[in-house]
This record gives sequence, C-alpha cells and structure tokens, in this order.
Amino acid sequence: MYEQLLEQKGLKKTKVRVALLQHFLNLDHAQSYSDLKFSLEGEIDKSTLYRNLTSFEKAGIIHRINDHSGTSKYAFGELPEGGHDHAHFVCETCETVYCMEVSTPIELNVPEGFQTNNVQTIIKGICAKCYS
Amino acid sequence: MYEQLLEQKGLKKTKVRVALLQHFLNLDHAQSYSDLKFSLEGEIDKSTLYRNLTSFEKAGIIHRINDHSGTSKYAFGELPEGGHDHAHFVCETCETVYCMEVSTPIELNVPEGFQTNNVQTIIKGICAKCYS
DNA sequence: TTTTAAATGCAACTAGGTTGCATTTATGTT
DNA sequence: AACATAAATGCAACCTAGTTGCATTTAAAA
Repeated sequence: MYEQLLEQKGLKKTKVRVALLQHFLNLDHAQSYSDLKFSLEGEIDKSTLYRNLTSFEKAGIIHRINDHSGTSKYAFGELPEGGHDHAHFVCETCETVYCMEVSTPIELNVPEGFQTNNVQTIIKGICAKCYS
Repeated sequence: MYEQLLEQKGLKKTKVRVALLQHFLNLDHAQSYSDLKFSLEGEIDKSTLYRNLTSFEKAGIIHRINDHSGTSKYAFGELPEGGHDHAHFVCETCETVYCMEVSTPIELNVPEGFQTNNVQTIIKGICAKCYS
C-alpha cells in the first residue's frame, strides 16, 4: 500500500518515507512540524523530514496549509487544481486543522486588471470534538 | 491626523508610532517584517516594531495577513467582524499582497457539528501592475 | 555484485518573532 | 513648571520553523 503509492509517484521507498506516509494516513487532520517531530521522535532527522515533505508535496501525496498560526501544516491529499472546493477548517479551541470539501463554489470579484488563478480559504470556528 | 487616530484608540503618540502609522498610510499594499525593517531603517527597534504591530492590531488600526509565504504581512485597516467580504490578493509575480473588498459573499457548508465563526480568503493570481 | 543517483544525518545557518530588563518618555496631577 | 507613574523603547539573548552544504549510506537498476 505505502510502497505502491511511493512507486506510483516515482519516489524511492525508504524507511523514513514509509514511516512518514503511514503517520499521515493514520490521521484525519493536518500536522505541524512539531507534531511530526514528536510523533516520529528519533526516526527522522529534521532536514530529511523537510526534504520529504517537499517531495511528497511535489508528488501530490500531501499538501501544505497555511492557517493563520504563522507556521505551515501538512496534510494527506493533493490540493485540487485552482484550489476551489477545498477549504481548511481551523478549530479556535484545540487549534486542530481539518481539510474539508466545500460544496458551495467560491466566487470572487476582483478589481479590473487583476487575474485570479487560485483561491484558498481558511474557516475559523469550533470543531465537532470541542463543540460537544 | 496621526495623532487623532492614536488618541482615539487610546494609544500614546510616540515618534515610533507616528512613523509607523505614516508608513502604513502611504501604501496600498501589505508589508512584511523585512519591508518594514528596510523602510524604517534606524528608526525602530525590532522588538518595538513587533510590539507596536501587536498594539495596532488590537486597536484595529492594522490587521495581520497570513498569505502562503510562511511569514505574516501587516496592512492598514481593521478586519471586519466575521471576516466576510474581505480577501487578500497575493500576486504570484511580484509577491505583493493587496487587501480587497469582495462583493460576492462567501458561503460554506461545513460538516455536522462544526461551527463557523470566521472565513478568511487568499486569492492568488497576477496583479494589475504585473499583468499589463 | 557492482554502480550510481538519490536519500539520509549532522552541523551550521537564516529569519521571523518573543521575552526580560534597564532606561526613557508621554501624559495626567499638583 | 515640576513631578509622578505607567507605558514605550532599545538592547541582548533567546526560540522555533525552515534551509543548505557536505560526507555517508542506501535503494534499485544494470
């Protein structure tokens, strides 16, 4: 499974990559650098981790999210072309970041002369776990 | 003018704050830390700058923008309640960040149990200056 | 099995942003 | 005008995310 995905994307299947991929597949929400660091303690070097995050992103295995925390988060799955119908939900209580499909397409009017290529949306609120 | 705004917001009018405020008022686009650093060279210490950015943000004089560059940008004006009808346009050529009003309201469907408080949108594309 | 390009680990670095503390300054009070 | 005081400033030291150069190791093709 992990091997198949890596092979399919033209990436060598190393111990580090399998561990990282497995970690992403086990989760339903986005991971910060420090999340990954603590979860994979001792398994992956910092620069190796970042280099693999970059490779995975280029290969479309994960995508990088910029919530408004100032640092990036990383989540399984590829961002669709144009960025539409995909949004990131940031819980204001537990700070967890979830990826979600958004059924209503986002339309925007930009001023004369500006060309839109891509729209990315951050939704802030309270997640299901914290709300109940 | 600068003094009035500061007084109105309950902030002491210091040299540093007037310089910073003046700088923001002269611009139509958002400023990164390094933009501010070079523009205000020698005038403002780093920690003073950050502390004032925080004060200004709390007072609603500026707002903080997280485009996808990994670092924050700061722009004149307050973010409206709920975050709707305000978006940030990031030029993919010159990396300039513009604040813009968006006439089409953004509606989103989030899953059962999730409560939305605020929506923030980043639009990527080509700005008017770079497009022509 | 040999080869080779790619992946890893380590150390050193950069940059944005924060904090503690001593000094200075804006502003309200006598 | 002089004083008192809380807030603002400047400096140094620090923290953390993310990057880079380089020597070593490893996956995988020949």
